Amino acid sequence: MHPYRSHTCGELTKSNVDETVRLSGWVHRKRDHGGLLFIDLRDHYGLTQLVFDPDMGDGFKLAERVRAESVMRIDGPVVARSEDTVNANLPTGAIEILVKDAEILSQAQELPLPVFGEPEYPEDIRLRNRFLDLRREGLHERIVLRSKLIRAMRNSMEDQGFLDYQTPILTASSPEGARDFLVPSRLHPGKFYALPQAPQQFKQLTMVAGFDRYYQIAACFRDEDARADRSAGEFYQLDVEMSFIEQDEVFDVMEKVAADTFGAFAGKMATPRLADKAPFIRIPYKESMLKYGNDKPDLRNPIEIVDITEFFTPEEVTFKAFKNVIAQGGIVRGIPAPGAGDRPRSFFDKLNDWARKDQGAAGLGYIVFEEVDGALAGKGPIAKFFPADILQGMAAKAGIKAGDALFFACDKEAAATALAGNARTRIGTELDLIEKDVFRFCWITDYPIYEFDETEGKVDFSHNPFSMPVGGLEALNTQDPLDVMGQQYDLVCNGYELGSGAIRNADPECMLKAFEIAGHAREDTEKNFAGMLNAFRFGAPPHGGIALGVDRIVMLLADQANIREVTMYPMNQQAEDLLMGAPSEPTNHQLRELHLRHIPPS
RNA sequence: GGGGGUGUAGCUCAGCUGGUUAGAGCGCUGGCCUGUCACGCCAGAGGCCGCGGGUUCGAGUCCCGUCACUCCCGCCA
Repeated sequence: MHPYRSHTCGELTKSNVDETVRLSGWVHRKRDHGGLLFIDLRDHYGLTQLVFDPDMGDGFKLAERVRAESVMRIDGPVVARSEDTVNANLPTGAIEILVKDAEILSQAQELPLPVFGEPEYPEDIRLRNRFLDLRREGLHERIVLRSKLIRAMRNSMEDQGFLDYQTPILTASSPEGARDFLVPSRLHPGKFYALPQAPQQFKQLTMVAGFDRYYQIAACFRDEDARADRSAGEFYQLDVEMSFIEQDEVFDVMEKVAADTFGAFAGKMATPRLADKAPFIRIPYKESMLKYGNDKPDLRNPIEIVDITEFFTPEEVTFKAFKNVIAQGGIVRGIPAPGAGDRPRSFFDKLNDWARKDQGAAGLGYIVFEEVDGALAGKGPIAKFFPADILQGMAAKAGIKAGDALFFACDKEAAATALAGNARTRIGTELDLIEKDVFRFCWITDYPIYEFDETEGKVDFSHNPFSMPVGGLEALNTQDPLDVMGQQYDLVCNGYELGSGAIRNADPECMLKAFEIAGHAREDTEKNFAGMLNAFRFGAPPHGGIALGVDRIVMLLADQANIREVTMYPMNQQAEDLLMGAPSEPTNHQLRELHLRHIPPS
């Protein structure tokens, strides 16, 4: 017989009754009745109930003193449970093992983190004891889900004719974008490699090299601060690039991937959900910023923001507070709150407090609309500043009816847009308007290639510096940079950006010009992107692609709000690995070899 | 770098407007228990109330500072 097991803990059923089996696993739970003792033995595959009888002798004593999470091996016959002791909640619940021989393979000490029942535990303890945390059912299942999802992504890509090509981890620092992780070179004193923020240049070079349809589950490294939906330090992308294509073909490929992942998995989860089917709706960036207040709209929320600046400017409107802001270039965005008319005053006050304290806004004004003598009328602290016909015009534009409220975000365009977007989410949530158990997808398209950076006082790339401007070099030469669109797009689901891509700028002249407009001298661009620019001078196919955040997709499907809940060995928010103790101080020997000296912060 | 929240037993949390000996559940230890599967019953151990300072006759409770964790802003092409 095999030294450890003849079966796993998840497979024995009535058909195995009378077989003598050998199982190994962890002591999940012990129920000691004095004269009779039950142990649920657990492995990756499931649970099996063991029965220990005092008649068996030493094995019983061993079971009495064995601690939870110890590893043991047992032998014994499979016996059918009597009618009244069958456990219908367990796949193996029709049988149990009458233990004849038992051996402790590894004794567990008192646990810093209980596995059974998985009670809530502080995250630092969970991370420090991740090997125990990963034994818990919820996290264990999510990691298995992650594996299956990655397999589904790979299958989807391979089915569509893509091949997996690996790209370097040790590479050159990229001058654009996030902070790099640097790796000192021993052979070249004073020089550093960088970990890739994404295989962006490599995948484009792969297209120039004639490979066509590329994909990779690529590790990406960025030395930026973490968020609940953004891992510290490193994350994975489904990285995709293809040649001789236009935007629609990228969309087709990725909509198939979404169908093979969300479409295939969402209905089978603990809480079954529906996923939008292709084709996903497309929303131009400008429209998204107006209607949803950001470029990653949660379309489960039915609220649509409208611009209502025009109703605040007429002379007969006497609301000075907003008029002053508008006079200085501000705007007013209206956020409809359907059915909020019957909410108590505190509902409106709380939102106003939130806007001031959390959002740093001047406030969130509102008017409640009601029917008076058959006509729509406004009520609330600022309604009195408006003539009836203007209020009615405002309500018509915002799609407001009696019983609804309309909130106002008034500020400079960027601030008003952001406040309105956050208010839309908050109001939708408070009024319980968000659709449940659905994945709503959309493409955000037609991004401007540049934006004006207020703090730097200059034009900068707004989204993706490698994207092809609509109209190419000629557009860059003749149009106001802020009017030039880029052939770039984001895939968005339920308010999360799942991925971002572009048709690439593969024309060296056009690329140099694009960077020049963003304030990068031609010779700097030549130097910083020497490899790629050179490649474009020796026959580059038109190409484009996208990258999807793998972790975020798993997070959404697993219905988790935190990316660490779908990552086996995550770092904490401060980018520390509490399990392995990283980052750590190097030895002097290591530093000497690398020709480095540490200067502590003063 | 900045803002919010949290910090009381190993864990989850209660502890009123400041008041005398800081509680519960889970876990842990010991005992009892032959059909449990969140087993049950009895007993016990376990607290610098995050840390430092202040106000007060008196601080878990109020104030200031600080640290830790977390969420957010900045940042993330």
